[in-house]
Amino acid sequence: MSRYDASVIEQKWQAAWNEAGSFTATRDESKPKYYVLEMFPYPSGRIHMGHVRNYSLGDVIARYKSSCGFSVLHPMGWDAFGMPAENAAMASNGHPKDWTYTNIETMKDQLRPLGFSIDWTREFATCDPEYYGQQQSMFLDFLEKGMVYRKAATVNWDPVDMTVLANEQVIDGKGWRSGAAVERRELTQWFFNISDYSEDLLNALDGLDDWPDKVKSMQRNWIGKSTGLQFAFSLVDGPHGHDRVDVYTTRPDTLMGASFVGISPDHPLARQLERENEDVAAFCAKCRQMGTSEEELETAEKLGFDSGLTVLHPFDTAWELPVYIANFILMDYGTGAIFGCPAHDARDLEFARKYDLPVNSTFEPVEAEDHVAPENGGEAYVPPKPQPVRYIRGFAGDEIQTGDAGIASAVAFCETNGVGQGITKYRLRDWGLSRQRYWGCPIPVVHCEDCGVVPEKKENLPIRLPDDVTFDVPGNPLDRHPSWRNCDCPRCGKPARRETDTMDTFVDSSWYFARFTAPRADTPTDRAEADYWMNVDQYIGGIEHAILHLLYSRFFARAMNECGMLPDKAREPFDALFTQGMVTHAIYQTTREQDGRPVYHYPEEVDLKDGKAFLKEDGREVQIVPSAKMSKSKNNVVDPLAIIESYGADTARWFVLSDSPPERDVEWTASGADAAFKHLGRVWRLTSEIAALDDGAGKGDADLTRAMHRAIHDVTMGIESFGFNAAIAKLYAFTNTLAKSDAGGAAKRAAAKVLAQLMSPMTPHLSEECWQMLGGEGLVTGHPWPKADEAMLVEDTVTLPIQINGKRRSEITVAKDLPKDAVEKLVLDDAAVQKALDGGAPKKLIVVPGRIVNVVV
RNA sequence: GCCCGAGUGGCGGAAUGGUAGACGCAGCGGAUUCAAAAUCCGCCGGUAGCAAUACCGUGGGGGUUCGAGUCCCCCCUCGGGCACCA
Repeated sequence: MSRYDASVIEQKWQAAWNEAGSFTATRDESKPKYYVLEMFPYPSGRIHMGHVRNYSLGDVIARYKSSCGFSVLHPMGWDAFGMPAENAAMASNGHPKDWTYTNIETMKDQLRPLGFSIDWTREFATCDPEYYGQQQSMFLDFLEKGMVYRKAATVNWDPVDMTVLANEQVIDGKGWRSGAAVERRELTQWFFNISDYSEDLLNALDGLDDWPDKVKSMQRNWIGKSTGLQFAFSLVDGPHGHDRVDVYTTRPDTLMGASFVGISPDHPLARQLERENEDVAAFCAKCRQMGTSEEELETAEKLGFDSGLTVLHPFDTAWELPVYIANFILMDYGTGAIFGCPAHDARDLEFARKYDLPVNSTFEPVEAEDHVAPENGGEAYVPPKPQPVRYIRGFAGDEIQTGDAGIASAVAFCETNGVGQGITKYRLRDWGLSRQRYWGCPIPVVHCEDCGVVPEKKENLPIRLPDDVTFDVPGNPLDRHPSWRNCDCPRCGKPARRETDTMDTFVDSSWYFARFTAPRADTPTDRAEADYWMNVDQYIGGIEHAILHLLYSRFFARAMNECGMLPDKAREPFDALFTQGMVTHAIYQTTREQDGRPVYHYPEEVDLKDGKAFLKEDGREVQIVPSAKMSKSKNNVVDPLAIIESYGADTARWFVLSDSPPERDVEWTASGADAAFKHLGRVWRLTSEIAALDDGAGKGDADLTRAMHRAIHDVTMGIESFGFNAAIAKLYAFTNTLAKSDAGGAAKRAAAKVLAQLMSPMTPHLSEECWQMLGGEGLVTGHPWPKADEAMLVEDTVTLPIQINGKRRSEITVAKDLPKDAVEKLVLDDAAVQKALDGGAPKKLIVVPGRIVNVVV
């Protein structure tokens, strides 16, 4: 072999690793363990560059930690339940199971050539009955502990297809297939009691030192702890059984500015009025013609309906406020009712102006000169709570105080006057896990006419999904299956019916990390294995999972701990979290003549020239749309397999790790991949040249050795801090130094061996090959990581830039430990400084030792 | 609408509050070659200048500081999430 041939090298070393069992994780109590996990993929059918990046990042860590002497667990599995499989089945008359397992095989075949250090013996898919059976067993434990319960909840209902829709299946308020206006409908559903853990989930965030602040911040806001006042307005002449409206507010200090009360269309009072009044019924029906997502609710036009009822203000019984039914108030939040204070809430102000309701400020800015009060046409005045304001209609307390103090005064005043009480609330709602779909984990309960809801017996698990189902009509195939739902009541033995709801796929992904510690155990976990391998030392995945998946997993870890399946330390299952950016690519777009709709072209259909793009087919110019997430619908996907075939896995890995910092989005460019390949070829050539050198000393030995230790230090720091792009920049620099060095063969060989080691987490195949050429012992995989000699890192002189008034004007080179006053003297003698001073004395002279000097004149 | 990020040369990006543009790509010039590919060497933010050098420059506008890409305030644009996409 006379040139770098990735296909030969990569197959050779993958076979060697397999034979050596290099990546099989073994519980070895004598060694420290390291569990590195990337978020497992959904088996969509093809791996994409995002996967390559995600697993390359994890593989660097796994291989590095292995070289550092850890017993490493680096598993892989499949998040295999979910809607796309059912959609595919509908589209192609196939079966979700076949589609899913075929995809898994395809994707595994695509992943394997990348040479990741994955322990494939632990692989599983969440749709394996062995996995979901353990999940059912866990569900029964949770049920027994009172952590799962049933209640009514709203879903998106497609009235034409007679089926429940996911939020993404609701497009502009219409069902994606039928096009019918979607309605909100209530169903009885299963819920996990995650909200009981609100305080714990919130407080424990403070201990997650190695999580990104942005993720913790998003979770804090999601949990949404608030303190406020809960109280009741008494209803004037309410319908039978309704004499009050309970309200929760975080701004009780604005109570004297209340101008209306709003209730949800699903509020019991609204429901009552709906029965009595056709107009109310029509309005409520209209409100329900909308999806359930918060985004849709918040962006929809705010509509209200005057119920005709009034309530009394708690502090002035002569003051009556109208009660509106409003489409933006959700029954699931708080009490399903609010009071509106238009002066201090933008949404309430919009509402008040629309329905001509009064606006009364309760406070104004301390400096009020330029302030246009909302009652005079200004904007709603909503200062942050810690900011002092001047109260006009406040409660006991100073006229000028902060919002926080005003709120505290209001709560105290209300409590002493018997109007409500201060309470703490959380925005976090319980987790609804019921799905009216086939391709998910069946909920293992039985409905019996006599016994009600009865848990299935554990010895009957797993409750398997039936295979003989079709998707030719909409709706849940489990519901219409001729026999599947028929069973005997586990309690009384009489004929009963199975639950046909399946579990949210977030349940599957909320404990897979624990299952990887003992994937074949006949209980959900094996405590000895879980105690050894947990926690996940480094978890890596997309920022899009910052809230739901991670919060649900944190909840599950707590629940599993309380059921004895995980140790206490695993209540927070992920010690460190890293969120990587997406892989993006430019979109090549032309416009179809007939109707002006865009046509998207694959990158391989396009030639690039001078920053412009032309169709290979007919030379037409193509519009280049700035990068977007690689997506099938935009055709801007690059197939990793094609890259591997033309350049090799190491090139693909090197490229996705270089250039962009891992937390940021990375743009895939053909030229970048080309450059990565060239560089690897250069390393291969350089190594083969060095391998042929005779031993012996050379002039540059000392310099090269220094550079080698510097490289060890810098690259190690780069890997430790997830600065892989920076580590790679250092590797480029070290390669250049090595190529230009006039050191002798012995020093060069030592340096080249270190280069192979330092590159091995990123380009493991090439590194093995280089290691072998240089006569390295055994495999470089798992070979002890090189250590930098601290003494070799110290420089004895340092170049100090000299700034004059903050602008760099000159520099001096001095001994590293030269005293400050000696530096000052040298600086004042500097020609540029002399010129700037023009005979005078500096106003100020700042010397930052080892860094910089600034002369202020 | 609400929450969380990001924005630096032609491009990807580097920079504990301390020399803005490391490293790479593209481009330009040169070596090698019959020629090309490959490889190697050099230049490479903008404006002015033969040059030394000067001024401008990190999305926009203010501020703090001896010194701001970095910290604070306001704004713009793009991206992620919003509880049934995964």
